[in-house]
Amino acid sequence: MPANKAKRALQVAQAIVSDIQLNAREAGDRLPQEEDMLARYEVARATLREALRFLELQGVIQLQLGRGGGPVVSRPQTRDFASSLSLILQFMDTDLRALLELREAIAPDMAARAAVRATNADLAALDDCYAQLERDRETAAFEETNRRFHDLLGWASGNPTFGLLTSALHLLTRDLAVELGYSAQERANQLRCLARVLNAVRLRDADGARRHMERLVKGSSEYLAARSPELVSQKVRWGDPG
Amino acid sequence: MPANKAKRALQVAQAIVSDIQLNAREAGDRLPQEEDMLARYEVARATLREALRFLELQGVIQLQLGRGGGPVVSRPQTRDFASSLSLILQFMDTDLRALLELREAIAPDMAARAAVRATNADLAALDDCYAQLERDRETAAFEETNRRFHDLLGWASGNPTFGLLTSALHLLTRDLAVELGYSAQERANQLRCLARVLNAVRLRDADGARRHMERLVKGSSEYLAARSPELVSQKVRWGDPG
DNA sequence: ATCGATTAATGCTTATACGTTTTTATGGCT
DNA sequence: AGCCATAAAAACGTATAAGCATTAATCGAT
Repeated sequence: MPANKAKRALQVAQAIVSDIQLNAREAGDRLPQEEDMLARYEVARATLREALRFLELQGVIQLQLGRGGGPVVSRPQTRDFASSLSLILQFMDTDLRALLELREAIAPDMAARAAVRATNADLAALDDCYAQLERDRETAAFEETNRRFHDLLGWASGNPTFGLLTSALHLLTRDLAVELGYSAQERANQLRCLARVLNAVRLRDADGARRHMERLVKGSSEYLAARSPELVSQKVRWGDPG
Repeated sequence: MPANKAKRALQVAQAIVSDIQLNAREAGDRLPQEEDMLARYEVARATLREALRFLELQGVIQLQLGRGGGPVVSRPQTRDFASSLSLILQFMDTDLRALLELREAIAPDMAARAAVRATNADLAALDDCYAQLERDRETAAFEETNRRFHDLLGWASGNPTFGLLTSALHLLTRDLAVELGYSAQERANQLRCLARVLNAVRLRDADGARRHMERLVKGSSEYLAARSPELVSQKVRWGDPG
């Protein structure tokens, strides 16, 4: 197999990932130390280290220094995924407008799924976040809390892809749109919509959640496009994600 | 500082990307070889290799072996993005059902955008692909041509995120669903829907394209779920694409 | 002119030595 | 006995060099 023959380090990386899954390692668990892995995978130390550092970049493990240190299982975070996403989008000359369109596409369905699947814990977290959002309605923290609400809703949808994409989009847009906040009127408008979405979710009304969310994100996009055309034309750039 | 040192490879990777963009390197251009880069970025060999390996996985460069080889500028392809996506989704225990739900969410909007923005070249390609699909209606190539049609529609939407996600989802599902094809009846049904979508796109009827596409993907998901519940419960696994 | 063998350039892997960081143990001083 | 400082050990981190494997370019014979 020519495809498999190349890149021994990557093979080792995949083997380590398989091992993590097979042994059901949780985040925080310690993996065998380098010396044991050397014997296990029968490679040189430099090769093993390349595999480990590669996995570290991907967020699969963390490498702890010093005595008693070693590779520790981590969990790939949204940040790592967002980094990959922004890199490829940069090469495709993607602008903020495209990201907003994607959000328009997924947010309504996401809300509908959340209405069906949100757990009580999810609902409590959403309630808390909404209350916080009302307290932040006139502070600089509004945008951040707003993003957090959408993130929570994404993870409450019971579909990891929604939560992942929503969080990733927020990470990408945060760097671009940091200088521009919503007006007081727009904030009030968004709060109203969010309240309706939250209420629909609480009532397990999937259709209502979808409709109100659709209205919300569409309005948000139109607001940003009208307020600052050059902002939504900004190109995504791969920045230091962490 | 160990924390800063850990990100050194990413800094180098960013520097290389900046260099590519600043010098307007095209795909196929050769970058300086390892020895020169070592002097230029003043890092250890392992660090540089880590940066190169990272960029290789992201598809920014290709590492060619042998004489006249070295780092060559490439263009990030969907395959590379799909690899990152599958890695993180594996750790989130994502199953095929979640991927289908995501497709349900984005495909209708994607079709609507394509109806507005598709160029004549896009339309011609879609026509060709549809004709091919009718010829393939009773062969094993149907599924693949079907995927290609959706890919084309994604790129015709004028929004790279739609094309990217659609193609990535196809790469992820291809490995899982390879053993299960559509029935003749389901194929006929999908062909009918696709014809309606294509027609709406041709007429610049965004709403019609959205509705017909919604019907199509919803039907497809229901068909798969009914036909093979254990299939849609299969978990995404990293390591297939690449 | 073409095809095959040779050669050279390059990345890949291994091997070894030394440096750094953290924990642990020791030991002398109060 | 208790406590702080210093040394040792255990692990990862960095650096360098050498040989291996792979492939493109080159050369030569037919």
